[in-house]
Amino acid sequence: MRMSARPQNVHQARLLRLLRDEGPRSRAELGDVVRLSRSKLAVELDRLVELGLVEGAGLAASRGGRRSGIVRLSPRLRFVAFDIGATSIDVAVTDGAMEVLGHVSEECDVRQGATVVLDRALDLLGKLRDEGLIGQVHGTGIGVPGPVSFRDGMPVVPPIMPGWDRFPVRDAIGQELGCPVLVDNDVNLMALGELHAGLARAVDDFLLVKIGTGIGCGIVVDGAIYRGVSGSAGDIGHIRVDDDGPICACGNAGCLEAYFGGAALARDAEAAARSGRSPQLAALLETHGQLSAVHVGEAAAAGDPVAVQIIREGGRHVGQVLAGLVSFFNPGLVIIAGGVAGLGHALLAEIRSVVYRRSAPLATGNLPIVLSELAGAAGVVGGARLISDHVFSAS
Amino acid sequence: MRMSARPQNVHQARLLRLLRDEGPRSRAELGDVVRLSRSKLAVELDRLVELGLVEGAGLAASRGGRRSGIVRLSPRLRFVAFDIGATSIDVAVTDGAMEVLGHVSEECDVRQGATVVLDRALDLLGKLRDEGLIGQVHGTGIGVPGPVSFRDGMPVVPPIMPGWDRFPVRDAIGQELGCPVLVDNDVNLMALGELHAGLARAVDDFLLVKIGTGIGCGIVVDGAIYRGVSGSAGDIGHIRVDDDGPICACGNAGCLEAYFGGAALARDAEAAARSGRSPQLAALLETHGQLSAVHVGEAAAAGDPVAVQIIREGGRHVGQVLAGLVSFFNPGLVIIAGGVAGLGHALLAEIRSVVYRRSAPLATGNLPIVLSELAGAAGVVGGARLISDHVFSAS
DNA sequence: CGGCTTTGTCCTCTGAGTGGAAGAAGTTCG
DNA sequence: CGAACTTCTTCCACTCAGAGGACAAAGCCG
Repeated sequence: MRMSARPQNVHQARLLRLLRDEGPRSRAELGDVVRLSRSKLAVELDRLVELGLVEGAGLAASRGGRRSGIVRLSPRLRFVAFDIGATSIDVAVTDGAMEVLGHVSEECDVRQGATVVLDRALDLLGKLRDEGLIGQVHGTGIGVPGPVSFRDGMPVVPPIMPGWDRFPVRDAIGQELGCPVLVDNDVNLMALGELHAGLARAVDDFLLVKIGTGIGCGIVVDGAIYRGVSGSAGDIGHIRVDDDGPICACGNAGCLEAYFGGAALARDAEAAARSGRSPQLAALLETHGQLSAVHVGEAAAAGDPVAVQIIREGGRHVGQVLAGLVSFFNPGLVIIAGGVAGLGHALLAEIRSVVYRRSAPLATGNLPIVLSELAGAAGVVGGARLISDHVFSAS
Repeated sequence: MRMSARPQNVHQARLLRLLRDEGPRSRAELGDVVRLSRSKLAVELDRLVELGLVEGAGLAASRGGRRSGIVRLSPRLRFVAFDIGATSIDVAVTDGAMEVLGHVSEECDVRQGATVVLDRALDLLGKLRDEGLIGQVHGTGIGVPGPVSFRDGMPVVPPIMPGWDRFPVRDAIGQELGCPVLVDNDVNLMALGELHAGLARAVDDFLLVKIGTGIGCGIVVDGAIYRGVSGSAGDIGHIRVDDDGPICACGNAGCLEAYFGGAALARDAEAAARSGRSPQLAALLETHGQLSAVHVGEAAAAGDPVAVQIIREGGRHVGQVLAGLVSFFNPGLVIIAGGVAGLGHALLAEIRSVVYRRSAPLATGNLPIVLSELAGAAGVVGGARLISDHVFSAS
């Protein structure tokens, strides 16, 4: 088998993506979908089988005559995804159809620097390899929590990743694993994950807003990630909400993140706990020594009115920014994701209320705003999808 | 000659666009640019000549051997553009290369309704026809000041165009002129105009902000207009600047348009005139009975500090919104256009100052913010470009 | 078991496109 | 002025991808 099997033309690439996205198909059904003569289709499928990318899988039920042969992606196809977060690493292995076969995760501070963190990630991949899940790796997608030069495959001046600036992540990992590698912003990967496996499957243009340590936005235009001219598109954390708001780490006042980023949420929760306004938050602070978004969610779920209030306020500010972006971008769907998606429907309700009130009516006429249903998987599925789009394209 | 000559394949379409955008070329130079064998190129060019779309134009200078034949778009090609504004109609005729051969314009209130306004537009076209500028019309592009369903070729619930909702503009004009017609938002056409003839020629992703009666934004992604899922993308006039700002016509408070639309500017100017703070504006109000953006510009140019202050304030608010959009969209260029572009560099300086201060550094690192240089021509050039992109594409 | 339907393979035909050869048209230099 | 060299264009034979028909294989139904 060739080292790095890739489709040889657009037809083969199309067939691979079809099998990835729609699952195994009979040759006859494929013939109905793609615009190719039967002879041509047979030739291309045979070549894909020769390349080891596709294989036969028995016969389909009869449609009234001879039974058609089913083809599927080779079950030996493997994609790897690294999702590097601000405080965590997720590593997953998928098959050719982006089904997650193994997923490990650990706490890890991205500020330890590129070599340390990437070594940890490779160690985690080693664990999965030990489980016998991986043979040949056909491609790897990597997400990092900061702006990326997609073309160069490296972070550029990332604010929360000291030591990563212009570190050649793509080439280093490519060298290590001997497979194609692509690097992108983690929020973009989540958007791709939603596009592949989530609610965005049927939508061409949508936004994914991730609220976690930072606040970012994945932008999908016509089924593809839009990255902007320098790869920083979607960097909405420092959009101005108000001139006289809290001072942000970036130096300006009233940034969205200063209102509702991870640090802001912890700050507000601890203030509420210390001031005695919220006994529940005070108890949680007592227990854990510090508070985070998770604790606010717990308190809110337990009925603490101050916690609910904090979430409402945050939702309102996110909504104010999002309303502007919806008017501007006119998306077909907005997905709210990230740690705070667990804050649930109080948050969502507030965001919806502001957006539906403040955006252009034509833009909100048929605009669902939903919470992500993929939880932690969006990032790694997106990573696999990113690289599979690349591998499943004509060289 | 056939009724409606169109290229027959992608190669012909490519050649036509090349001749449109780069001007006449020798056959040899075309051979260097396009990836076609000499024989193939000759065949396609011959077919284009047969179709009447292209013609020979003498011989080029020698490059050291036999002189090559120059080809150019047929000088008989004609595109028509209607730019319907809130208070004006512009009609222009261009040749195949988007050179404006004739341009007439008149005051006209769009609120008179679709049939009245379009009849006026056709009358204006009649004037140009009387000048002998027009033979066969190969296509028509129409811009209207409101949201458009591009697919259906009609306005949809346009706020400032009563009586136009779902009026089949494309089909009506197509019937009348017997040529392909496309309808789009007027701001989108201005963006296309800049893309063709303005500063945006070398940029793939950019924003055009038009400040006039309303405030809108044309979005270009990868060299093509982005319209959003319901055609209302770029509708930034009602993005929130502040919760406790002036009440807007839309019912919300603190919209951008309530700060710096045509009406807001007139309101502020008249207030300054009446309060006696600005003798110059008071004099202008005395003379004209009412004030508009133009008068503020005049007063500012004459050194009136209050007028300059009004422009500064407006620029600041535009900058605040634009800063958010720049962080989100990460464009390669921002163009400021519309009536107030005449307000000149005081406005631009203020916008720049706010954007460069408040946007993500990576997004502003190499971001020119400029005034449009096309003045009134952007809309009509964009209209011609819109339809020529359509006509110069493989059927 | 025979007629009918669907599927897969084989084979021929067509048309698009390539690249070489040769002629046409210019330039340069002795 | 003519010979040698360049560049441009046309002509022509050749290649190859892809289409579509014919036919065999494999199934269903009565």
